[in-house]
Amino acid sequence: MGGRKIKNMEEFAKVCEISRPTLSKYFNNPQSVRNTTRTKIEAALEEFDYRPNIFAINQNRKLTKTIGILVPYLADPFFAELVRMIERLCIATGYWPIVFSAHGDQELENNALSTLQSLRPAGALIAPLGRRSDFNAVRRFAEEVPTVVFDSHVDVGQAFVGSNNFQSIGLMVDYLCRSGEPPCFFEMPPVNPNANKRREAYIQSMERLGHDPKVLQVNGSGWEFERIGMEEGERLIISRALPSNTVLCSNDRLAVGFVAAAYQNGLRVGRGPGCALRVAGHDNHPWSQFTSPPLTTVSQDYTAIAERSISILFNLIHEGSLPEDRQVILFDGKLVLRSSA
Amino acid sequence: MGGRKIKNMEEFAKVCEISRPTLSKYFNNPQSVRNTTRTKIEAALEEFDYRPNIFAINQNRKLTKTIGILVPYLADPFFAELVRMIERLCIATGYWPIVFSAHGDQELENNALSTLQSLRPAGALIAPLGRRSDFNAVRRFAEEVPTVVFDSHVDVGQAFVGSNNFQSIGLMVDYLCRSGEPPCFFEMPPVNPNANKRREAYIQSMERLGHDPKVLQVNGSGWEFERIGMEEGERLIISRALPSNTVLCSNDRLAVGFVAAAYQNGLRVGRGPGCALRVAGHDNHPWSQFTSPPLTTVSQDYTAIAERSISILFNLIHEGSLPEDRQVILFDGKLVLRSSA
DNA sequence: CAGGAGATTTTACGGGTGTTAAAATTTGTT
DNA sequence: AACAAATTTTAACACCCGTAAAATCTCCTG
Repeated sequence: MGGRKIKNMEEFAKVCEISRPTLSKYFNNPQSVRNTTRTKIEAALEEFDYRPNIFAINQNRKLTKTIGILVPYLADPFFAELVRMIERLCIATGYWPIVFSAHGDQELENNALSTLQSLRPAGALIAPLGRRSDFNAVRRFAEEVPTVVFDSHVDVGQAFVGSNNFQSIGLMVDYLCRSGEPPCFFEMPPVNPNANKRREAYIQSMERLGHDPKVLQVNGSGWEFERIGMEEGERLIISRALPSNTVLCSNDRLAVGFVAAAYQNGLRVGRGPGCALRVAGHDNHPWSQFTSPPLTTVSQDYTAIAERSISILFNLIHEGSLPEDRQVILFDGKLVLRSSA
Repeated sequence: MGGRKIKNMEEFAKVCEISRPTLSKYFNNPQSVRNTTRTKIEAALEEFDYRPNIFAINQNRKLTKTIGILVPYLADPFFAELVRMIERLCIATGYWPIVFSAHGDQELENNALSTLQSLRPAGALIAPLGRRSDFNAVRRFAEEVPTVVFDSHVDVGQAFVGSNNFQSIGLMVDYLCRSGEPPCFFEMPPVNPNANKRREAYIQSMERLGHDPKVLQVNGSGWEFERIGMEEGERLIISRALPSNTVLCSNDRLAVGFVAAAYQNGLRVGRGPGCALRVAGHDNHPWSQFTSPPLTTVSQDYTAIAERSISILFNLIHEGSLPEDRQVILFDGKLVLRSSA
């Protein structure tokens, strides 16, 4: 390292005293050359500053080593965290992850898909916007690129990996009902299929237990869920429109806002004596442990989702063949009891 | 769109009835060809599905249209938000932003710099890890690529854009002193130069006002600031080690954790009667408005930082010449009064 | 209608690596 | 030592587009 600058593989081949095609082979897979050869190359790599030109590499390979990752909103720590794990897994396997965020916007999502496609990635891991996605654009993309869909179940690609909302919401409703007043369900207009599934799961679970489901759908759009939770929560609290002293929020970000609203309006949240309200969320979002009080929620298994998505994608890439039946993998949630409910 | 697949520019030139070099010119700058030609090309683009191959394009251009963005920790909403803005600005100008996160890790930062460099970007916007950066690696990078540094002031690159910590901390200390007991300063071992500047600024401001500065540096490493704030805050509270009833935290994320700790230990935070503790932060972090109570803080001007960084970088790229004197641009913070202090 | 500026086309080459086929060499085995 | 197998070398083509120079065309002006 730090030695003379090398312009291209030809030059590097000269200083290595190794032929260029062999070098090419080495960079594709270091194991594919003889030990003595590998040693020589690696010694030269120590001494000289050379890296194969990414563009030239990818121009010729039918299959690049690029993995595209697309999320709806990277500023959401849920996705940020998932992306963090996925990136690490890609790098560890010798792939090059490249991340795109739609920033909640359909046009940006389409741009990202389009750019991504022209990168001819080996595969892609996408969490579509959901309701606001251009479904046809997503489908066209998934027809060209081996694609695993995660988080938001849009019915394209070779597989879906996500959470079992019916199980996890059921778990939470059970808990809330046996430990206090049956919950009402607090949601905003659904941005993706998860939101719909969670509402349905809530209704089913309540009916199964013989309770009357009460869904509060408030207004609001965009991805500032906390703000919506706070503003609309405050409205409900002030107008005394809450049909239950227990509120199950469609997701943790909404709940974060709701808890803040309760605090600011003098309602003590929690399950102890002297508490006026119980609030629960869903996702075990990174923020959920720092609300006052800390949020009772259901965990999504971040690690499992990341690992399984990647492993399916790599299978897909290496097999080449798509399994005829599209895989749908759902992970169960676990109850995370903290003090808010 | 949706028409026959076109393999390369040659084929597309045929169906357009236009020569390939002219097409090449068009894709570089649509304004550079005659109107009638442009119309013909765009009609063909409607009908056929063709996009120039990114790799082949970049292989030959001396200057790519790529802008590299590197942040220390993308799961921090501060950076996520900044990246969101920067990406939009790049796209609007016809550049292709590509984001890397060091995930708080020196090796990953070096990898990212290395990959980024081999992408031969037109320029780069980097927020180094700071203390844990491999300074030499960062310097080597900045010598090869036009680079603007933001947020964390490492002395490399052609410019730095960030916040004026002396001004903003001064503002906050002034406010806290005139509205109540002078604050102590709560920090963790500094991860970057900002943290150091803020401590110094606190000490200076206190001395200027004739008060005795009291710095509490707690243990903790990594990027889970909230956790550190909560755990160490709790320790201080329980052991009654706080030298003042007013706590100025080095940043909002730490403060978020500290506020949670106060709540859980029965200390009411705020400036009203019946409050035991005042807590203030710094950054106007996206989460700061949802703590209980909402956090009094100093805003960093996200928009200004993003816009100015990009505009300097584009100047740098287009001028080609670097101004001999490295620019350092600091934006003033504004007091954001909420109810925690 | 000639002249000329500017746009476009033609022609040709270059960039850095993947890839292949055949020839040459090395390695390991008997 | 001889031979088969594994590996490397040589040589050459492919990939797709940028770019430069020269030739040609288009359109406007006087």
